[in-house]
Amino acid sequence: MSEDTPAPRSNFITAIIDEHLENGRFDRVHTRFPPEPNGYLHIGHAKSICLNFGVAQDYGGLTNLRFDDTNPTTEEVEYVESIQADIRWLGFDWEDRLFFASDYFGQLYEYALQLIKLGKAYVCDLSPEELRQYRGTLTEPGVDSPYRDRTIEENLDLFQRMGAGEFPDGSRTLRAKIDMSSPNLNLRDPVLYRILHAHHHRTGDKWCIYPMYDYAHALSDSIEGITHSICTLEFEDHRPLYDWCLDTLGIFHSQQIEFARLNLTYTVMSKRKLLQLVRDGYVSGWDDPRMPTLAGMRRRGYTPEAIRTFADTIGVSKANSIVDMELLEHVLRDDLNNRARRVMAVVEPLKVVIDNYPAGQEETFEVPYFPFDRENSPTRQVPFSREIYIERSDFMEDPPKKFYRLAPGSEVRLMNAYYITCTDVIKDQSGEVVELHCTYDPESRGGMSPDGRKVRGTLHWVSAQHALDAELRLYDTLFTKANPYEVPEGGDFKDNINPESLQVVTAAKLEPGLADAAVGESFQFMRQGYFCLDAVDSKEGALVFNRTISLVDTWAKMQK
RNA sequence: UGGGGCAUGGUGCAACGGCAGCACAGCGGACUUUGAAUCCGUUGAUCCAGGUUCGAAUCCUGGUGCCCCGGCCA
Repeated sequence: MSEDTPAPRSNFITAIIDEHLENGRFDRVHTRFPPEPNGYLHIGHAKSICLNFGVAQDYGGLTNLRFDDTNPTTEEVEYVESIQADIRWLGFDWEDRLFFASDYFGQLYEYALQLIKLGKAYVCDLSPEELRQYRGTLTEPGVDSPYRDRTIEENLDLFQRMGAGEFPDGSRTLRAKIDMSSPNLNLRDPVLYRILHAHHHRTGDKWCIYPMYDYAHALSDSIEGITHSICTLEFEDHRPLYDWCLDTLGIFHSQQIEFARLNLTYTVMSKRKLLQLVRDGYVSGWDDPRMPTLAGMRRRGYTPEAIRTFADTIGVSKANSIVDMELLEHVLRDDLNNRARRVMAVVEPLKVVIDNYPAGQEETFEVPYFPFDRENSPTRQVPFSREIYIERSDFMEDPPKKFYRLAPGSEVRLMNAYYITCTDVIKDQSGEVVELHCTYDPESRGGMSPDGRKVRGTLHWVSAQHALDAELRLYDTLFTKANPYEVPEGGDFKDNINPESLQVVTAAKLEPGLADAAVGESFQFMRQGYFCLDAVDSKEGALVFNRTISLVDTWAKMQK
């Protein structure tokens, strides 16, 4: 249980902010989270969201949500909606500051005109292939475009006609006039605008030229008065271009700061790869509970608190790293341990008949939902009868030492009920155990005997006649390798997909109260793990529960 | 010498010239009506080589290793 107040965020970014505040570069903190609506948000985005919103909060500043929707060919409204839902679910609020880069298309166009008038941008007629050739290589400088020295008037005319739709896709671009021999490829007269006769999810068919990321992003930050524009490491090389745009135009200058994106073991964290898994049917959708997407994690039973704690715990730096999945699982368990009601459910049922319990008799036990706080815990009534189910793995006919569950002749406690002793084992023709016979000690009602004798094993159980049937979905990691990209020559990350990442149990038995479970509630199925109702497939009378995560299992570890 | 960036226990992050610390994982024990949780204890690190300094993870020099960059993607 972690009641400790989280330490104030302190990292290399807050150090930079502190410096800016001290030297007067800025007198406030205003960040933004800039998703492109071309996929669902994942846990890596959560790191960025927590960073951007968290840092602003710490400094009494603001955070904008801005969709970076400058490429209509890959973007969809489905994504702009899911992204907003996911951020809200995570617990962050952009208030009235929802923006779209496309809101600025008009302004961006005006700025482009200004760049042309400044002699800092020109219309280039090179084809994409020619452009690539003229750009040079990593070690050789590029070559000036033959169109580089067009007059301002000609550029103005051509750019306006580009915007008016006079030219086909790919025939012309607007380029910044910087330096074709720069060792930084991003500065070799980068493309600012391209022609794209595509329908935009917000601006419709109004535009057929769309600004490129570097240009649009820098100007959008400036327009919104963003002080600290936090992005990932791969944009470090782009910062000189970011700065060039703002300096050349002489407008408000945000500071771009780069940090290392999140990597997690046993999963992939790229929208392109995740899209592939969805499209190719390796998972049921973006919200498949095995996906590292926020939608998937929510459906799986992750809480926003756990994810936020995780983001705080991993910290922020510029070093590429891979966080161990076990850390995520730890904060999840810690959070769930504090909030989940304890109930009983049998995953793999084995019938037990209590021979000396009167046939036809039943009784109910009042059982606390939070047994570690029996005094204050709310309770529910749990029925008990002569025939019950226990976990198949809780019985062994020929147990190893240290096995203190049920075995022939051994006595265990049925949680909150009675002590029972196994007297007989029934098997089918193939030798499989199909039923157990036991006797119970009526004196041990409630789970304690007056003589105070020690019973080491405590089992969960469900009354057979009262049990609810349910489907359980048990998840394992989506990939079998900590690093899914580790494949033999010519292989693909999909080769490492875990064929056993989903195990469906169709005949689980639940205590009857679970009929009232609601979506979004977490339960601990005692001695098994944390589960929640599946928001998509569960129906009344056909319950489906997802295992969010298993409990730590020291016994299983000992068996290895 | 194309350019940019990063190196601290197994993993992630601190230490900002002054005793290398935290979390996870591991290991050992206590407790237990969850083999959970909790509690107690414990193993384990500054990429390498020089230099500056009373003192270096931190500053300087030189290496080494890893990541990113040749979309009209973001």
